[in-house]
Amino acid sequence: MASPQPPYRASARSADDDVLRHVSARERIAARGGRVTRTRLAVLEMLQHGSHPLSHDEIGDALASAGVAHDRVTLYRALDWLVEQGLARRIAGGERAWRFEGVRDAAHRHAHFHCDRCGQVVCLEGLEPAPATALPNGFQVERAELVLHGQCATCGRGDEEVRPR
Amino acid sequence: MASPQPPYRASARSADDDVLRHVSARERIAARGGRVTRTRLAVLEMLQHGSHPLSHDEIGDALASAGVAHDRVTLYRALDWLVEQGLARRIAGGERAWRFEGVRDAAHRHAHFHCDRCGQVVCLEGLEPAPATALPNGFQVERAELVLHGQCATCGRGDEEVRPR
DNA sequence: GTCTTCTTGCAACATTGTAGCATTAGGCCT
DNA sequence: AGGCCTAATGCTACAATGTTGCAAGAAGAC
Ligand SMILES: [Mn+2]
Ligand SMILES: [Mn+2]
Ligand SMILES: [Zn+2]
Ligand SMILES: [Zn+2]
Repeated sequence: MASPQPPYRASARSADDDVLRHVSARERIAARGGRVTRTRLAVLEMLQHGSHPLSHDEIGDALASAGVAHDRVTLYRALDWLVEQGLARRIAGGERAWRFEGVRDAAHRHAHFHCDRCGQVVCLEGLEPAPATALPNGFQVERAELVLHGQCATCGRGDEEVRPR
Repeated sequence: MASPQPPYRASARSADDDVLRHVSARERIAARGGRVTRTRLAVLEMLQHGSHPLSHDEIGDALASAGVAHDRVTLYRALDWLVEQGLARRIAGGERAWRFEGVRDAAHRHAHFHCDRCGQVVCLEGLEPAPATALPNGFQVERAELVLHGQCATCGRGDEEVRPR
Protein backbone atom coordinates (compact mmCIF):
# COMPACT_ATOMS: atom_id res chain seq x y z
CA MET A 1 0.00 0.00 0.00
CA ALA A 2 2.74 2.45 0.94
CA SER A 3 5.54 3.66 -1.26
CA PRO A 4 9.15 4.22 -0.22
CA GLN A 5 9.53 7.13 -2.62
CA PRO A 6 8.77 10.62 -1.41
CA PRO A 7 5.20 11.55 -2.29
CA TYR A 8 4.50 13.62 -5.32
CA ARG A 9 5.22 17.26 -4.67
CA ALA A 10 5.68 20.31 -6.81
CA SER A 11 9.21 20.39 -5.33
CA ALA A 12 11.34 23.39 -6.21
CA ARG A 13 9.27 24.73 -9.05
CA SER A 14 7.73 28.12 -9.45
CA ALA A 15 4.02 28.70 -9.67
CA ASP A 16 4.52 29.63 -13.31
CA ASP A 17 6.09 26.27 -14.03
CA ASP A 18 3.13 24.58 -12.44
CA VAL A 19 0.69 26.51 -14.51
CA LEU A 20 2.58 25.72 -17.68
CA ARG A 21 2.75 22.02 -16.86
CA HIS A 22 -0.88 22.04 -16.03
CA VAL A 23 -1.79 23.66 -19.31
CA SER A 24 0.37 21.28 -21.26
CA ALA A 25 -1.16 18.18 -19.71
CA ARG A 26 -4.63 19.65 -20.15
CA GLU A 27 -3.99 20.30 -23.82
CA ARG A 28 -2.52 16.89 -24.50
CA ILE A 29 -5.57 15.24 -22.98
CA ALA A 30 -8.05 17.43 -24.82
CA ALA A 31 -6.16 16.94 -28.08
CA ARG A 32 -7.03 13.22 -27.98
CA GLY A 33 -10.70 13.99 -27.60
CA GLY A 34 -10.84 12.95 -23.97
CA ARG A 35 -12.47 14.87 -21.19
CA VAL A 36 -10.10 16.72 -18.93
CA THR A 37 -10.77 15.36 -15.49
CA ARG A 38 -8.88 15.94 -12.27
CA THR A 39 -7.73 12.32 -12.32
CA ARG A 40 -6.26 12.35 -15.81
CA LEU A 41 -4.71 15.73 -15.21
CA ALA A 42 -3.09 14.76 -11.93
CA VAL A 43 -1.86 11.39 -13.17
CA LEU A 44 -0.46 12.68 -16.43
CA GLU A 45 1.32 15.52 -14.69
CA MET A 46 2.79 13.15 -12.19
CA LEU A 47 4.02 10.82 -14.92
CA GLN A 48 5.41 13.62 -17.05
CA HIS A 49 7.15 15.14 -14.09
CA GLY A 50 8.38 11.93 -12.52
CA SER A 51 11.89 10.66 -13.14
CA HIS A 52 11.16 6.95 -12.91
CA PRO A 53 8.23 4.66 -13.69
CA LEU A 54 5.58 4.48 -10.96
CA SER A 55 3.27 1.68 -9.99
CA HIS A 56 -0.47 2.12 -9.76
CA ASP A 57 -0.15 1.91 -6.02
CA GLU A 58 2.55 4.55 -5.77
CA ILE A 59 0.45 6.87 -7.91
CA GLY A 60 -2.57 6.30 -5.71
CA ASP A 61 -0.57 6.99 -2.55
CA ALA A 62 0.95 10.12 -4.01
CA LEU A 63 -2.41 11.48 -5.10
CA ALA A 64 -3.91 10.70 -1.72
CA SER A 65 -1.17 12.47 0.21
CA ALA A 66 -1.53 15.41 -2.13
CA GLY A 67 -5.11 15.58 -0.91
CA VAL A 68 -6.73 14.25 -4.08
CA ALA A 69 -7.79 10.75 -3.16
CA HIS A 70 -9.18 8.44 -5.83
CA ASP A 71 -10.86 5.13 -6.16
CA ARG A 72 -8.47 2.39 -7.26
CA VAL A 73 -10.57 1.55 -10.26
CA THR A 74 -10.65 5.11 -11.49
CA LEU A 75 -6.89 5.18 -11.40
CA TYR A 76 -6.62 1.94 -13.34
CA ARG A 77 -8.98 3.33 -15.94
CA ALA A 78 -7.20 6.66 -16.21
CA LEU A 79 -3.89 4.86 -16.67
CA ASP A 80 -5.37 2.53 -19.26
CA TRP A 81 -6.69 5.51 -21.15
CA LEU A 82 -3.38 7.34 -21.07
CA VAL A 83 -1.63 4.23 -22.38
CA GLU A 84 -4.20 3.75 -25.15
CA GLN A 85 -3.73 7.35 -26.19
CA GLY A 86 0.03 7.02 -26.28
CA LEU A 87 0.52 9.50 -23.47
CA ALA A 88 1.90 6.90 -21.10
CA ARG A 89 3.67 3.57 -21.36
CA ARG A 90 3.22 0.43 -19.31
CA ILE A 91 6.34 -1.40 -18.13
CA ALA A 92 6.64 -4.92 -16.75
CA GLY A 93 8.96 -4.20 -13.88
CA GLY A 94 9.94 -7.73 -12.96
CA GLU A 95 7.62 -7.69 -10.01
CA ARG A 96 3.95 -8.42 -10.24
CA ALA A 97 2.64 -4.91 -10.78
CA TRP A 98 2.84 -2.79 -13.90
CA ARG A 99 4.68 0.49 -13.81
CA PHE A 100 3.81 3.56 -15.81
CA GLU A 101 5.85 6.37 -17.26
CA GLY A 102 5.01 9.44 -19.26
CA VAL A 103 5.75 9.39 -22.98
CA ARG A 104 7.66 12.42 -24.18
CA ASP A 105 8.85 11.13 -27.54
CA ALA A 106 6.74 8.31 -28.93
CA ALA A 107 9.57 7.21 -31.21
CA HIS A 108 12.12 6.87 -28.45
CA ARG A 109 12.15 3.62 -26.50
CA HIS A 110 14.59 2.70 -23.80
CA ALA A 111 15.55 -0.11 -21.48
CA HIS A 112 15.06 -0.16 -17.72
CA PHE A 113 16.95 -1.25 -14.69
CA HIS A 114 15.20 -3.09 -11.88
CA CYS A 115 16.92 -3.19 -8.51
CA ASP A 116 16.28 -6.63 -7.04
CA ARG A 117 16.99 -5.32 -3.55
CA CYS A 118 14.68 -2.32 -3.25
CA GLY A 119 12.43 -2.87 -6.25
CA GLN A 120 13.09 0.56 -7.70
CA VAL A 121 12.97 0.88 -11.47
CA VAL A 122 15.07 3.45 -13.27
CA CYS A 123 15.06 4.45 -16.92
CA LEU A 124 18.15 3.79 -19.00
CA GLU A 125 17.48 6.50 -21.53
CA GLY A 126 20.71 5.82 -23.35
CA LEU A 127 20.06 2.13 -23.89
CA GLU A 128 17.79 1.25 -26.77
CA PRO A 129 16.67 -2.40 -26.83
CA ALA A 130 17.75 -3.86 -30.17
CA PRO A 131 14.78 -5.66 -31.67
CA ALA A 132 15.97 -6.80 -35.12
CA THR A 133 17.27 -10.35 -35.09
CA ALA A 134 16.91 -13.57 -36.97
CA LEU A 135 13.59 -14.89 -35.73
CA PRO A 136 11.91 -18.17 -36.60
CA ASN A 137 10.05 -17.94 -39.88
CA GLY A 138 6.77 -16.09 -39.80
CA PHE A 139 7.43 -14.22 -36.58
CA GLN A 140 6.93 -10.50 -36.58
CA VAL A 141 8.43 -8.30 -33.90
CA GLU A 142 6.64 -5.13 -32.88
CA ARG A 143 8.70 -4.03 -29.92
CA ALA A 144 11.39 -5.18 -27.54
CA GLU A 145 11.47 -4.93 -23.78
CA LEU A 146 14.83 -5.03 -22.09
CA VAL A 147 15.12 -5.08 -18.31
CA LEU A 148 18.46 -5.22 -16.56
CA HIS A 149 18.39 -6.72 -13.08
CA GLY A 150 20.84 -6.13 -10.28
CA GLN A 151 21.62 -3.73 -7.50
CA CYS A 152 21.10 0.02 -7.65
CA ALA A 153 23.57 2.60 -6.43
CA THR A 154 21.64 3.30 -3.23
CA CYS A 155 21.43 -0.35 -2.27
CA GLY A 156 25.07 -0.85 -3.22
CA ARG A 157 26.27 1.84 -0.84
CA GLY A 158 24.91 0.08 2.23
CA ASP A 159 26.63 -3.06 0.96
CA GLU A 160 25.12 -5.94 2.96
CA GLU A 161 22.42 -3.71 4.37
CA VAL A 162 19.30 -4.65 2.47
CA ARG A 163 16.50 -2.15 2.39
CA PRO A 164 13.06 -3.64 2.13
CA ARG A 165 11.09 -3.15 -1.07
CA MET B 1 -7.94 -22.29 -15.76
CA ALA B 2 -7.62 -24.08 -19.11
CA SER B 3 -4.66 -23.99 -21.44
CA PRO B 4 -4.77 -23.77 -25.23
CA GLN B 5 -1.70 -25.94 -25.62
CA PRO B 6 -2.14 -29.69 -25.98
CA PRO B 7 -1.69 -31.40 -22.65
CA TYR B 8 1.60 -32.97 -21.72
CA ARG B 9 2.06 -36.36 -23.34
CA ALA B 10 4.93 -38.75 -23.77
CA SER B 11 4.39 -38.15 -27.52
CA ALA B 12 6.41 -40.29 -29.89
CA ARG B 13 8.99 -41.56 -27.44
CA SER B 14 9.88 -45.08 -26.59
CA ALA B 15 9.44 -46.57 -23.13
CA ASP B 16 13.24 -46.62 -22.85
CA ASP B 17 13.41 -42.89 -23.44
CA ASP B 18 10.88 -42.37 -20.73
CA VAL B 19 12.81 -44.45 -18.28
CA LEU B 20 16.01 -42.60 -19.06
CA ARG B 21 14.37 -39.22 -18.67
CA HIS B 22 12.82 -40.37 -15.46
CA VAL B 23 16.14 -41.49 -14.07
CA SER B 24 17.84 -38.30 -15.10
CA ALA B 25 15.29 -36.06 -13.43
CA ARG B 26 15.33 -38.26 -10.35
CA GLU B 27 19.09 -37.99 -10.11
CA ARG B 28 19.20 -34.27 -10.63
CA ILE B 29 16.70 -33.80 -7.82
CA ALA B 30 18.46 -36.16 -5.44
CA ALA B 31 21.82 -34.57 -6.24
CA ARG B 32 20.61 -31.31 -4.68
CA GLY B 33 19.66 -33.05 -1.48
CA GLY B 34 15.95 -32.82 -2.10
CA ARG B 35 13.44 -35.59 -1.72
CA VAL B 36 12.28 -37.15 -4.92
CA THR B 37 8.55 -36.70 -4.93
CA ARG B 38 6.06 -37.38 -7.69
CA THR B 39 5.44 -33.65 -8.00
CA ARG B 40 9.04 -32.61 -8.46
CA LEU B 41 9.65 -35.52 -10.76
CA ALA B 42 6.66 -34.83 -12.96
CA VAL B 43 7.25 -31.08 -13.10
CA LEU B 44 10.95 -31.30 -13.82
CA GLU B 45 10.38 -33.86 -16.55
CA MET B 46 7.73 -31.69 -18.11
CA LEU B 47 9.99 -28.64 -18.05
CA GLN B 48 12.99 -30.52 -19.40
CA HIS B 49 10.95 -32.07 -22.12
CA GLY B 50 8.91 -29.02 -23.01
CA SER B 51 9.90 -26.79 -25.88
CA HIS B 52 8.60 -23.52 -24.49
CA PRO B 53 8.13 -21.97 -21.05
CA LEU B 54 4.96 -23.01 -19.24
CA SER B 55 2.86 -21.15 -16.73
CA HIS B 56 1.98 -22.59 -13.34
CA ASP B 57 -1.54 -23.03 -14.60
CA GLU B 58 -0.56 -24.87 -17.75
CA ILE B 59 1.62 -27.20 -15.71
CA GLY B 60 -1.25 -27.88 -13.32
CA ASP B 61 -3.63 -28.62 -16.17
CA ALA B 62 -1.15 -30.88 -17.88
CA LEU B 63 -0.47 -32.86 -14.72
CA ALA B 64 -4.18 -33.16 -14.02
CA SER B 65 -5.00 -34.48 -17.47
CA ALA B 66 -2.10 -36.91 -17.15
CA GLY B 67 -3.96 -38.25 -14.14
CA VAL B 68 -1.63 -36.79 -11.50
CA ALA B 69 -3.60 -33.93 -10.00
CA HIS B 70 -1.94 -31.61 -7.52
CA ASP B 71 -2.83 -28.87 -5.15
CA ARG B 72 -2.00 -25.43 -6.55
CA VAL B 73 0.18 -24.60 -3.59
CA THR B 74 2.23 -27.75 -3.94
CA LEU B 75 2.95 -26.84 -7.52
CA TYR B 76 4.05 -23.35 -6.59
CA ARG B 77 6.35 -24.77 -3.98
CA ALA B 78 7.81 -27.41 -6.27
CA LEU B 79 8.47 -24.74 -8.90
CA ASP B 80 10.05 -22.43 -6.34
CA TRP B 81 12.31 -25.22 -5.22
CA LEU B 82 13.39 -26.11 -8.74
CA VAL B 83 14.20 -22.45 -9.39
CA GLU B 84 16.18 -22.15 -6.15
CA GLN B 85 18.16 -25.22 -7.07
CA GLY B 86 18.94 -23.91 -10.52
CA LEU B 87 17.01 -26.67 -12.24
CA ALA B 88 14.39 -24.29 -13.63
CA ARG B 89 14.16 -20.63 -14.52
CA ARG B 90 11.35 -18.18 -13.99
CA ILE B 91 10.43 -15.86 -16.86
CA ALA B 92 8.31 -12.72 -16.79
CA GLY B 93 6.25 -13.37 -19.86
CA GLY B 94 4.71 -9.96 -20.31
CA GLU B 95 1.44 -11.16 -18.89
CA ARG B 96 0.70 -11.37 -15.22
CA ALA B 97 1.83 -14.92 -14.56
CA TRP B 98 5.35 -16.29 -14.37
CA ARG B 99 6.46 -18.91 -16.80
CA PHE B 100 8.95 -21.66 -16.12
CA GLU B 101 11.45 -23.52 -18.23
CA GLY B 102 13.95 -26.24 -17.56
CA VAL B 103 17.61 -25.28 -17.27
CA ARG B 104 19.92 -27.38 -19.38
CA ASP B 105 22.99 -25.20 -19.37
CA ALA B 106 23.15 -22.82 -16.42
CA ALA B 107 25.61 -20.58 -18.24
CA HIS B 108 23.45 -20.13 -21.29
CA ARG B 109 20.79 -17.44 -21.16
CA HIS B 110 18.52 -16.47 -24.00
CA ALA B 111 15.82 -14.02 -24.93
CA HIS B 112 12.14 -14.85 -25.45
CA PHE B 113 9.39 -13.94 -27.80
CA HIS B 114 5.92 -13.21 -26.49
CA CYS B 115 3.05 -13.35 -28.97
CA ASP B 116 0.66 -10.55 -28.05
CA ARG B 117 -2.18 -12.31 -29.89
CA CYS B 118 -2.17 -15.79 -28.39
CA GLY B 119 0.08 -15.26 -25.37
CA GLN B 120 2.45 -18.04 -26.34
CA VAL B 121 6.08 -17.61 -25.31
CA VAL B 122 8.87 -19.14 -27.35
CA CYS B 123 12.56 -19.36 -26.60
CA LEU B 124 15.00 -17.53 -28.83
CA GLU B 125 17.96 -19.77 -28.10
CA GLY B 126 20.16 -17.92 -30.52
CA LEU B 127 19.60 -14.50 -29.00
CA GLU B 128 21.62 -13.66 -25.94
CA PRO B 129 20.52 -10.49 -24.12
CA ALA B 130 23.52 -8.16 -23.95
CA PRO B 131 23.84 -6.91 -20.37
CA ALA B 132 27.05 -4.85 -20.37
CA THR B 133 26.39 -1.17 -20.93
CA ALA B 134 27.27 2.18 -19.47
CA LEU B 135 25.07 2.33 -16.39
CA PRO B 136 24.70 5.17 -13.93
CA ASN B 137 27.47 5.13 -11.37
CA GLY B 138 27.21 2.52 -8.67
CA PHE B 139 24.79 0.28 -10.50
CA GLN B 140 25.62 -3.37 -10.75
CA VAL B 141 23.96 -5.60 -13.32
CA GLU B 142 23.44 -9.26 -12.53
CA ARG B 143 21.36 -10.37 -15.46
CA ALA B 144 19.37 -9.07 -18.39
CA GLU B 145 15.92 -10.05 -19.50
CA LEU B 146 14.97 -9.42 -23.10
CA VAL B 147 11.47 -10.07 -24.35
CA LEU B 148 10.45 -9.42 -27.92
CA HIS B 149 6.78 -8.72 -28.47
CA GLY B 150 4.79 -9.21 -31.61
CA GLN B 151 2.93 -11.83 -33.56
CA CYS B 152 3.92 -15.49 -33.78
CA ALA B 153 3.92 -17.54 -36.97
CA THR B 154 0.69 -19.33 -36.12
CA CYS B 155 -1.20 -16.13 -35.41
CA GLY B 156 0.31 -14.51 -38.51
CA ARG B 157 -1.02 -17.24 -40.80
CA GLY B 158 -4.64 -16.56 -39.94
CA ASP B 159 -3.93 -12.87 -40.58
CA GLU B 160 -6.89 -10.99 -39.12
CA GLU B 161 -8.17 -14.05 -37.34
CA VAL B 162 -7.25 -13.51 -33.73
CA ARG B 163 -7.08 -16.57 -31.53
CA PRO B 164 -7.99 -15.93 -27.93
CA ARG B 165 -5.33 -16.13 -25.25
C1' DG C 1 -28.86 26.66 -18.08
C1' DT C 2 -29.91 22.13 -20.24
C1' DC C 3 -28.72 17.88 -22.23
C1' DT C 4 -25.95 14.19 -23.62
C1' DT C 5 -22.52 11.14 -22.90
C1' DC C 6 -18.18 10.19 -20.82
C1' DT C 7 -16.19 9.39 -16.34
C1' DT C 8 -16.37 8.14 -11.61
C1' DG C 9 -17.13 5.41 -7.38
C1' DC C 10 -18.73 1.45 -5.31
C1' DA C 11 -19.37 -3.49 -4.75
C1' DA C 12 -18.45 -7.75 -6.34
C1' DC C 13 -15.47 -10.77 -8.68
C1' DA C 14 -11.14 -12.89 -11.06
C1' DT C 15 -6.36 -14.22 -11.19
C1' DT C 16 -2.03 -15.20 -9.31
C1' DG C 17 0.60 -16.05 -5.61
C1' DT C 18 1.71 -16.83 0.01
C1' DA C 19 1.37 -18.24 4.93
C1' DG C 20 0.11 -21.39 8.73
C1' DC C 21 -0.57 -25.75 10.19
C1' DA C 22 -1.96 -30.56 10.63
C1' DT C 23 -1.09 -34.82 7.96
C1' DT C 24 1.58 -37.76 4.80
C1' DA C 25 5.39 -39.90 2.99
C1' DG C 26 10.73 -40.04 1.59
C1' DG C 27 14.48 -42.15 2.80
C1' DC C 28 17.95 -43.38 6.34
C1' DC C 29 18.99 -46.69 10.06
C1' DT C 30 18.54 -50.85 12.18
C1' DA D 1 10.59 -55.19 6.74
C1' DG D 2 9.72 -51.80 10.21
C1' DG D 3 10.44 -47.41 12.77
C1' DC D 4 11.71 -42.68 12.95
C1' DC D 5 12.63 -38.03 11.73
C1' DT D 6 11.82 -34.38 8.95
C1' DA D 7 10.75 -32.55 4.43
C1' DA D 8 6.88 -32.11 1.50
C1' DT D 9 1.94 -32.03 0.77
C1' DG D 10 -2.86 -30.43 0.94
C1' DC D 11 -6.16 -27.53 3.07
C1' DT D 12 -7.89 -23.15 4.38
C1' DA D 13 -7.43 -18.59 4.63
C1' DC D 14 -5.33 -14.51 3.05
C1' DA D 15 -2.74 -10.88 0.13
C1' DA D 16 -1.81 -8.31 -4.06
C1' DT D 17 -3.18 -6.75 -8.42
C1' DG D 18 -6.52 -6.13 -11.75
C1' DT D 19 -11.44 -6.22 -14.04
C1' DT D 20 -16.61 -5.90 -14.67
C1' DG D 21 -21.32 -3.96 -14.13
C1' DC D 22 -23.99 -0.39 -13.02
C1' DA D 23 -26.03 3.73 -10.91
C1' DA D 24 -24.71 8.51 -10.01
C1' DG D 25 -22.00 12.66 -11.21
C1' DA D 26 -19.70 15.96 -14.03
C1' DA D 27 -17.48 17.85 -18.82
C1' DG D 28 -18.39 20.33 -22.23
C1' DA D 29 -21.42 21.21 -26.50
C1' DC D 30 -25.55 23.69 -27.54
MN1 LIG E 1 11.61 4.57 -18.71
MN1 LIG F 1 13.58 -20.01 -22.89
ZN1 LIG G 1 17.98 -0.60 -4.85
ZN1 LIG H 1 0.46 -16.25 -31.45
